[in-house]
Amino acid sequence: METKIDNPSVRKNELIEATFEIIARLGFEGLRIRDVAKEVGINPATMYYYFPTKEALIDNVIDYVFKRMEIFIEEAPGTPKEQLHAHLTRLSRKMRDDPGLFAVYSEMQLRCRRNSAAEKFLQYETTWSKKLETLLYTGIRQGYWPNYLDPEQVAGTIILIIQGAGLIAGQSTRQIENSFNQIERWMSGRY
Amino acid sequence: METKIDNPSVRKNELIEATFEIIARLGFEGLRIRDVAKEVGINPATMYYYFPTKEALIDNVIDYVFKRMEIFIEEAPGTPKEQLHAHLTRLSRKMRDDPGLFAVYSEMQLRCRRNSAAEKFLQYETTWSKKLETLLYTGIRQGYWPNYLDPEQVAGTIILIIQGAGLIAGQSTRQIENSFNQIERWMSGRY
Amino acid sequence: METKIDNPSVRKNELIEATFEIIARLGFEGLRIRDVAKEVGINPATMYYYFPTKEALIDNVIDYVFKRMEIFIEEAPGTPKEQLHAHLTRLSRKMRDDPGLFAVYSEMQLRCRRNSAAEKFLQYETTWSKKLETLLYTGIRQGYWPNYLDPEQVAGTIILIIQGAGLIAGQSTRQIENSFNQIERWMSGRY
Amino acid sequence: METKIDNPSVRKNELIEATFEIIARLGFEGLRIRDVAKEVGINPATMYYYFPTKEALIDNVIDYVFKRMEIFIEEAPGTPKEQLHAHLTRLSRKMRDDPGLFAVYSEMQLRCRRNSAAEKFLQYETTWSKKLETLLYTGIRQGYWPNYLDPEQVAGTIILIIQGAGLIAGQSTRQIENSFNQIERWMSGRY
DNA sequence: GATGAATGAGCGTTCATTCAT
DNA sequence: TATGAATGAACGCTCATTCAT
Repeated sequence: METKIDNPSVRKNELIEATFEIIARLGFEGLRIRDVAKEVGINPATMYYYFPTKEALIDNVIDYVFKRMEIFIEEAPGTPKEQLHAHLTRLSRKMRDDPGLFAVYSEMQLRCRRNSAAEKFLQYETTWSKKLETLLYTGIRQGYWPNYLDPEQVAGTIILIIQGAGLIAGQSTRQIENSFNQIERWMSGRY
Repeated sequence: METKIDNPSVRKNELIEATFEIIARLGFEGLRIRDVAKEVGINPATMYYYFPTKEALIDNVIDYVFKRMEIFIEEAPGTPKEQLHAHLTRLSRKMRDDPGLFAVYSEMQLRCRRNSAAEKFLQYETTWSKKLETLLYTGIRQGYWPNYLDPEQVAGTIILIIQGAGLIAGQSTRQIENSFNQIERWMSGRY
Repeated sequence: METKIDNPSVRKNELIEATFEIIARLGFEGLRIRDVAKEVGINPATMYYYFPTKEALIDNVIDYVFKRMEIFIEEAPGTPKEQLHAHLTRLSRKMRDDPGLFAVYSEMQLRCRRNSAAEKFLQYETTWSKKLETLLYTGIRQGYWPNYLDPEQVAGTIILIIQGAGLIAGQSTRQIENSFNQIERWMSGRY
Repeated sequence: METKIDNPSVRKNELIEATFEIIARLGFEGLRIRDVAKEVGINPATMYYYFPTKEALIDNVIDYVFKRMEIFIEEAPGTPKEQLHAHLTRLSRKMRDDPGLFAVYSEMQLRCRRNSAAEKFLQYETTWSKKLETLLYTGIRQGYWPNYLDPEQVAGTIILIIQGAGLIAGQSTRQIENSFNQIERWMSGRY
């Protein structure tokens, strides 16, 4: 009676996306596997063929979130400064166009505190942070930013702002853009 | 078996605090009124003598959070610059010593998106933001900060950082302190 | 703080009336002693000073119902036939003006089946039935109704109709009046 | 532990019947879905697989009651007079043998006043009434009953008696039979 | 792969009732 | 008399999960 799916990973992805969508809308507080199944059009029991538990499903959403954020674009062209600018621009645009993504991101951030299973999330964040640090380090060495900047520290600040922005993504787009610009200007030693 | 309480508001506060504690530990996701009651040592039914619904209880936690954050200190002594510094220092110390407070704060921030009943939270935030803006405005006019700074915009950036910091309060204390310092330096036009 | 009531029976009656009113509106299914207390303006706990249990309160409503129905009017003037007519007329008028009374009456009738405590209700009914029987007996002996009528049987039929009417009191006033008239005509041997 | 049922409608019927039985015994006042489930031998949660709410379950009991009353017999053989007689005989026998049925019927009748959702009940009653009316109309036209009888009015009276009888079904079987006979006699113009 | 039917545990909430004051 | 504060038991209902088919 049910449309058979050739590639099981297709159905798996559907489930992950549906889960993501519900978390974006209702938070972990409002996540019910019933609703996930209904959204995909399958029986809740069927979900257990793809994921052993609700928690396992959520775990997969973590990967999905970081993939959807497209945060790690290696081979971006341009100078480090241009790359950072592109990164922040891309982020602020995403926050405007896909605010749910950042809602889920923030939900997960909070969940890290209490759910050890979500440490995968922290690994992603560390990777991201390191990438940013390297970019800053390179930029400073190449003279794009003043050399009194501490790459690690500045990277941390940038990430703090991004995360703060993520909390209100979709609500104060203008403020987020302004703050990103401001940081860039401050980094350059300009007001 | 039960312990009678002289002042009913005492019990009310106990309930609010217990609720706060559980949200800090488990998030809204893990908040159960049975656990709140158990923490306080009363029958779950008794809770309904003090609060008509779970949501009403949560509503009271909002007030509690902002009171506990001690964010609005009117007549603080010192120059605007010193006041801002005191504000940020106090916050970073609080984040270190009372990280749960910021976990709850962030949970609530996220909840605003979906629960219209929590708009009281947004009102608190607006008040906070306006206070900060006024402080910056005064400081700039009095020459404590360069006058090319836009108070509204900078206040927004500071709050963004604070909220981002709140998400990881208790986890990266050093980074948070550094970032607060950095912002202060940047505002002063120093590196 | 509370207005003291001089005569405790006044308060008792208030409670009984409030209970009656709620049963009329919501049935036994919807009777809550909380609501009774609120209607009277007292604390639910206070009710227990007047009645030891909810059931005891209900028990008192039985008396109230029969009193309010004013079914047993002895010294009515006129012939037995006129008395019966007056009785039925009074009832149909009451059904129109005070339908809740008959809702409660019917609720109680049903409750007799399952609650032995309500046998007081059955006693009232027996009394009523006997009265009616005597009236018919007298009327037949005096030639007001044909002597082939069996008083006991006809009294039973009349009460059946009245109780059936009580079930729909306030909903089909016209039908009830017609049926009462019809029975009277039939009894008289007229069509 | 659980007994799997082949036909899901079987279980559905079991639930409806168990609900019916409990209402018959305890009234709506005493209806608990936990008891219904226990009677059927399933987990209370399972009930919600078959009926979305308690109210929906009750709704199905309405259909069940009218089906069980077998009130609408279309092509019964015999003259209208014989049909009416058969109808009343069947009813009085049912009241004797299955008094709970009429207890539930009366409970529902009362519930109509307050629960708009139960208007399905009223529709059944209207249908019944109309059927009876038609039967009387035909019988009068064909000379089985005197033509001074008003079909609508007499049908109403009969239903009133039946409903009154239903209230005491199982308690006064003899009286009920007598009253039904009496009405039939009166209708025929005999004493 | 997929589902219908089932469940144990638990949820927010209500209720009649109690009792010290 | 009256009440504020409390409670055990239960209620309608939901949830993640299971399992035979």
